[in-house]
Amino acid sequence: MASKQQNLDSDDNGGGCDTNLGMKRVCMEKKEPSATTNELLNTSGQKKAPIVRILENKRLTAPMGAALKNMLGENVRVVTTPTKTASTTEIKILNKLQAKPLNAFGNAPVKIGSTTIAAPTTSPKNIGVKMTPIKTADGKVIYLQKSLPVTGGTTSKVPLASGISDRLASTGSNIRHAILSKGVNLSGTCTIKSNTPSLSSSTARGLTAAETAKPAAHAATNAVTPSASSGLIKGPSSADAVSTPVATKIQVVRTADGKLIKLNQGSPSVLLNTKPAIPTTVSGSNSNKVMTKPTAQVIIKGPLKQLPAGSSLRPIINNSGSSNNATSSSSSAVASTAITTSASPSIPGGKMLVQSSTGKQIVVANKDIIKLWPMPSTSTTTTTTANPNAASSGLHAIQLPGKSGLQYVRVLPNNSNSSSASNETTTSPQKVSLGRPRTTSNNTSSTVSVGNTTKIVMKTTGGSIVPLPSMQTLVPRRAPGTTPNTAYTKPLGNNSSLDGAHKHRVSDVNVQIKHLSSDSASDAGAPEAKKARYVIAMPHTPTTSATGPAPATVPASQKNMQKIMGTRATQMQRFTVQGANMTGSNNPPTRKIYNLVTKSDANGVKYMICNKGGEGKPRTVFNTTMRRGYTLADSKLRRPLAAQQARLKQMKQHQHRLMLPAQAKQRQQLQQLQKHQTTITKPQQQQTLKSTATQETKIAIPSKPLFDILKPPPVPAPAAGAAAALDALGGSRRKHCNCSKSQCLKLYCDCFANGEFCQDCTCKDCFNNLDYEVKREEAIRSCLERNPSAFKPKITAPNSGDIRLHNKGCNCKRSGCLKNYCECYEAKIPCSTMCKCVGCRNMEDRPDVDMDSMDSLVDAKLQTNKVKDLNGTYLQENRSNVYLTDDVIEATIMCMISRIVMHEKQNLPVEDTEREVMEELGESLNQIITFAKEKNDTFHTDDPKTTAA
DNA sequence: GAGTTTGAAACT
DNA sequence: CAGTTTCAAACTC
Repeated sequence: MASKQQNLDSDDNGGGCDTNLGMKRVCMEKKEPSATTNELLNTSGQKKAPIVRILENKRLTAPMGAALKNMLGENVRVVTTPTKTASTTEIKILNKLQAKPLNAFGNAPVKIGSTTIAAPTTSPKNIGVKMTPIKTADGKVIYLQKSLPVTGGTTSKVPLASGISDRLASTGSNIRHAILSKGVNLSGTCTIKSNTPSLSSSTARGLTAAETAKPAAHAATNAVTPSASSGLIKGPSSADAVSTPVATKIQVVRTADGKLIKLNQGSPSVLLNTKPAIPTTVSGSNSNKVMTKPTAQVIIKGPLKQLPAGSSLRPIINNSGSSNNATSSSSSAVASTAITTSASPSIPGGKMLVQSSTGKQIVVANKDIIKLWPMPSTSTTTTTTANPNAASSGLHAIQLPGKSGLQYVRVLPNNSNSSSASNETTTSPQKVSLGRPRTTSNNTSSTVSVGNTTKIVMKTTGGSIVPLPSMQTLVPRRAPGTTPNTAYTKPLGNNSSLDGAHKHRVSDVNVQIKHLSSDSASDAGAPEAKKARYVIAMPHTPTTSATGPAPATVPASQKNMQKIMGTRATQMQRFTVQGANMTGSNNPPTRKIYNLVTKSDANGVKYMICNKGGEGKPRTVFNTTMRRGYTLADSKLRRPLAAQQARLKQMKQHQHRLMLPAQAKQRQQLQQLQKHQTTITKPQQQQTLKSTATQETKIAIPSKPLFDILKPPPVPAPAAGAAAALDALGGSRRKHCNCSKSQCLKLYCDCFANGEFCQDCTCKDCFNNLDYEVKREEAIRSCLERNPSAFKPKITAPNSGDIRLHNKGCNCKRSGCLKNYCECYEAKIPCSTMCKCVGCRNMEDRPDVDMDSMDSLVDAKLQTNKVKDLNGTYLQENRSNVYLTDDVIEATIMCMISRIVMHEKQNLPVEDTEREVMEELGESLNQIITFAKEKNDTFHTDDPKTTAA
């Protein structure tokens, strides 16, 4: 069992760490310098108002809420709302309390459950300050100390000696939540003291329904019968010092956004921003003891809870073992904050000095205040510190922005990951999230927490949080000199007719996490499928597998990775690349299935490992769709058609036999690849996790034989066999043809051109299958006779790593090579000198070309036939001839010739002549371009027909 | 989904 | 080789 819980914190994260009832984390806003406050808060920016404003929701059980209302007067509106658990009732104090300070409780003692709150008295240690003792059923006494009330909202000169408990309860489980809504101001200060040992946390229990039913009525009479079983308010408990009453002063500090920070004044002083001393980890359940063992490290177990935007502080978090403690009951969990601190001679005893990123320091005496240091905004941090004594239940932290940039991090029990195990000996480093509030359910296998930074952290099963890479890792832009499977520089210009032409560059691939159904057509009809031409469907793979959990020897990072992947070692992340949808076709877009993405080479180029390799060799596959003739970057990957056919027959006979060893090899490879950690984009992550959470049961389980997973959906016999065989040969199908007249035996047909059999196509009278092998072979011969390279890849890279080029070049005239009509553009490669295109704008960075000027000409040409008047009739035909007339060309040539003549007369070197001739040509072209631009502008500005619109 | 546009393939 | 036709995909509405 976890060590006894001395701290009085309650958990406000809804998780229900029953043993932590929050008096300890009482935050007190301090605005007035005083002996006490100076001691507590060195942040000048915080020294203004003595008002204690309890802004954070603190849930009180009904009896406590009623008692509070009684104590605080009519200005308190106590709202009782049922909590999720039937045993508790939440009470919110909604309005401000300035008008009625805490010491106006009256003289009558108040009993809350088993706790008796005596009339205000004077604390012997705080002369002049009235203390309200609260006596618990087990004999503990807690003093509620407050200072003088603030009048008229004036905050000056009123010392804030200590804080009022935002949760007037201690470790007893009965008061699980004490919510004081934002805006609640408690004028004055209070000190909460507890001088009796607390009960062991094992005695903590939830508030029963009967108990919650009592207080409301009893509070009115201040005579609530205490619960016999346990007190609502408990003093500090300590497993090691149960006989040593320790007074605990709590100071409440309100942050700018209304959050509370509780400063425990009663604990020994700790200077956090000092170099770590010998790490001493102490069970967090005994804060007093912790504070007496000062070191310099604050170690908080458990994931962080939330982090407001703009946070720039980073605590040291040790989220150890949270993922392994899922089996423990949250109700019995004991938060264990192991804080190792170092004593600061300048800090009063029982306090810690917390420094913010801005350098401001506050003295806190709460072990749960964790270290803040000047760190850029980051959402993750990791520490590795042994915590042998700590209970395994983790804590999480809430970063609280304060005034003037001062921020705090508050540690809360991590209920969902809590555990009662006390023999935890090691803590594995884990990333923790300072992002959104974590989910309270352990059942959520994965959640994404996106903090205020670019980091993405994903919480996986058991609370492990791992960072996720950025999207570029998945679809990187092509690095210079690398295999250009990715995008290239977008050409200049802004031809509106070509807008969006780059919408499907590889870098712009629409990545979607889609559930991969065994039926490939199941999601083919998605409306967006047409737009998202290249959809990477990343199916979720279940976290549970037949092979069981990862071995204990697996490093934590690898475990996390496996959690991300939702796989075990032999599992893989499967992707399907969805090809272009066919207009007017009922066919689903072809999808390629890849086992894993993100195997990157030395150049950072990512590859997809095709899972269809019948020979068991993962293939490097061009990760975009390709039109006919666009196969693989490496022509060697594409088999000659004859060889494919021969192979096809062989595969038909031995298909199954060949598949199985391929599986084994692929699994081996995937296991290796898993070490490289798949890089997934942010939206991918989120969707992946959504998929994890919602579609877990639908995902194909990789424990199934790989062949079974990857085999295509059932198709009619011959085509299916042929297609499967071709797939096994490494063919890279991407879409289904829609041929109607070519019988799929001409190069018009993409399937045929790619040397593939038609499968799942909507073609008519298709002969591109095994049933018509004779005709097919005749057609192949015919094509080869016309063009021996007909079936060779159109786009190849001369050498590995070179830029891919279209071997033949395009011949575009009207598209500017910025639409998919252009084969170069479609293949995501720039046009080259092989191209005969007109007005090409599909080019790499060409600093030697004034693209603006070229665009003018191109635009002029393109717009020539596009310019219409208001009636839609063309205003002019082919205006490009206006500029490049024969006279202009002749004049240009004559100028060049004249240069040559001059140089010959002067016997100048030929090199100079050539240079000057080219310069002359350049000048002439510039003049033509300038003239064209001017004319073009004039045309657009002067012509009323064009400017009318 | 129908019609149009586009450019490669096929043909002359 | 150039011009035309055919074809299917891309694109637009």
